[in-house]
Amino acid sequence: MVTIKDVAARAGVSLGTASRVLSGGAHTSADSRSRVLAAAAELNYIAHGPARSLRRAKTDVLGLLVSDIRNPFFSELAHAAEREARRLGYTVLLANSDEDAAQEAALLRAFASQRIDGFLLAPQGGDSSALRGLLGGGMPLVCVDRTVRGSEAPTIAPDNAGGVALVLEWLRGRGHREVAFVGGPATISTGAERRDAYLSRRAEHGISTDPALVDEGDFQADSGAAAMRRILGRGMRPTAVFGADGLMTLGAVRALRAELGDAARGVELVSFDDLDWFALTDPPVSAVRTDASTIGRLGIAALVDLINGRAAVSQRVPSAFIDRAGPARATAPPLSPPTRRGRGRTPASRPDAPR
Amino acid sequence: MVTIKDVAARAGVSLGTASRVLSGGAHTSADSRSRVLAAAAELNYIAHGPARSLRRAKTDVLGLLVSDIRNPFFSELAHAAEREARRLGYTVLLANSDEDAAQEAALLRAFASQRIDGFLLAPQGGDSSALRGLLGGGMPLVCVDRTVRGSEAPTIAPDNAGGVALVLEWLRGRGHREVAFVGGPATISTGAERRDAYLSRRAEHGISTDPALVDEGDFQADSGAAAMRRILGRGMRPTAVFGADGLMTLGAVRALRAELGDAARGVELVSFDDLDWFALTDPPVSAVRTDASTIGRLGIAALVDLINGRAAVSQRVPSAFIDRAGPARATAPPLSPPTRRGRGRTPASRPDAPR
DNA sequence: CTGTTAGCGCATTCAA
DNA sequence: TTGAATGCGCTAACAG
Repeated sequence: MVTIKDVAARAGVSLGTASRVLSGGAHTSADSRSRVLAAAAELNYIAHGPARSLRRAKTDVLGLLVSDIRNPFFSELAHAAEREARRLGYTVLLANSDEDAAQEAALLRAFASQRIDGFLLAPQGGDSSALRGLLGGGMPLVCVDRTVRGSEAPTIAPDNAGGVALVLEWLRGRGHREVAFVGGPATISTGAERRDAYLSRRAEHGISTDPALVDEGDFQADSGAAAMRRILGRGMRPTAVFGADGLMTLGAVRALRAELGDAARGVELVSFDDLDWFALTDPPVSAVRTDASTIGRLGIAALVDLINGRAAVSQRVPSAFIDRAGPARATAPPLSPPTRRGRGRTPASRPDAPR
Repeated sequence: MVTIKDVAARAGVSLGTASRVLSGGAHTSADSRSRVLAAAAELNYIAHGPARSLRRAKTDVLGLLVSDIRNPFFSELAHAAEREARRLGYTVLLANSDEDAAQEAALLRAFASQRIDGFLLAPQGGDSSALRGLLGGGMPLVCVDRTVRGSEAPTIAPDNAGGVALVLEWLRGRGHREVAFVGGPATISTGAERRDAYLSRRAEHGISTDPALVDEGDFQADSGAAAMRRILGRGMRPTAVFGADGLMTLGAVRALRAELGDAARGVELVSFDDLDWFALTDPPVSAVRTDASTIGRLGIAALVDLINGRAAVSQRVPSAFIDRAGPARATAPPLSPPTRRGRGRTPASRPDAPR
């Protein structure tokens, strides 16, 4: 392996001069500069990162700890974060916690061991004592997508309440009263905030407050399907289903199809988080879209601010509603709804569509 | 920051003894062992990775360079790779080349600079001179999903020819003669192998060899849509469309919907690579499924073998066909096909369904 | 502007 | 089994 010593020798300068040219950027004569650069190129010199890190007490590596890189929301976030990090001169160490507190703690240790300069975390909902340990050690941290209780870490998260408000307006606009809610885990801030916003305000929008219409999963598709099946199993026959994230919606759609067959086409769908294929199903899935890229990009930017001693502020990223529903359906939902008390859902009675 | 020196002092032993206990695993008395361990725990000592790397000439970090982490195939692969790597005591450095040769080269340099122990690469199709430089430097490499010309790196890739054969059998079983092929870039091995296997054998399966039915994109959804539009723009009215990967199929479906409207429902769909939602569209998308997790896991296993001086062998991972089509459709494709010469597609004439 | 030198934290060698 | 000493490759402080 070629070291900076080899480069210096070949360029006929001292080790110190070579170092200054190669990384110091400091005062060096044009002559030695060009000779060092030439020597480095000829020898195909690549600096030894760990050695440099040891000396400089920084690594130019950032960590990204997400709960599941397979979740399209997080893979989009990761893509944007990696891109932004690279733009700012950092590389990214990736890890999946799989929503497990112990695993999260172990990975945090691995990050700490690598002496990364800071990290982005989408925290799981459980025990965060390991996190506190790290922060005690002074490692810069920015939370993304989710907040963590009892931490002042800057957080870039979706505007969950605002997004839910858009969904509620849309539901009212379409005349839905019997709406099933397939929520996420209450231990995770996105799960709790979306559920609370929805439950506390659905009555204002003319939506039934029957608790049997509400169930939750763990933000994995299978659990969304199970939650939907439980709702149907209680005899509920909603005219619309609201999924608390893309994967919960995916699961709900699968369960609807499996349980109701063709009648599933009579159930309108709306999701918090948008997925690639939501326009392609029948009926299509409308969605509140929060740009995961933006969260990833802003997260890295905030983290780098933090690392450089600048202030980093928490932000809520606003959402946009994507209305994929056509005109209100002429055909009423085909199944007799046990809990339904009235109708309010004909083209004539349809209020103004939301923006 | 607490160093091993602090631990040694607290345990009342020398630095060397502490080191032996903490990582050497070598001969130490039970007494000093327990005291060192206790001191380390009390001080919350976490070894300095870069310093250790500098001394040991290894980092316990593996690189993973994919073309796009947002592609579900690669995010599944990455998830499995990260998991397997962690199981084997490694952490994973992630990077996206975005299918760009220059970016791939830059990231390879970044990997080399970090002195990672080896890396998994899903190579882009273009210039691979940077790669050769690295391999000259002796860095262990395993290719995943795609092969790279002129390299003997072990490769874990799908059995593209075998997968295409399954698709061809299915197409024949459904009686399709006019089949559009939305291929991937010929510069990438998966694009070339799938296309070659399909083009060279489609005639045997009774499929039209009209070149106007074939077009290609770059494995991003938008390019798949554009390719599909070009095929339709040439007046082709296929009864089935075969997409060379999940995202090409996604693009093709979008273009079919946009261009043909309801008539798009008359076109059957089949994809190389399976996506979450393929069962939910109308008609559903059948697919050849190659398990990306398996590729990721085997890739890491092969890489670790290589690092440890064991032999690593290339493998082709077999695919399974997922037939989501119902009984053959009663309604013929609704548009008059300019190039069609005969029919072969009524329920009566339908040959045996494939397995 | 440049050469020399001292360590960053750790694993490992060599003596004891 | 253990302590002391060495150096991995590099940057930064210092002296010239």
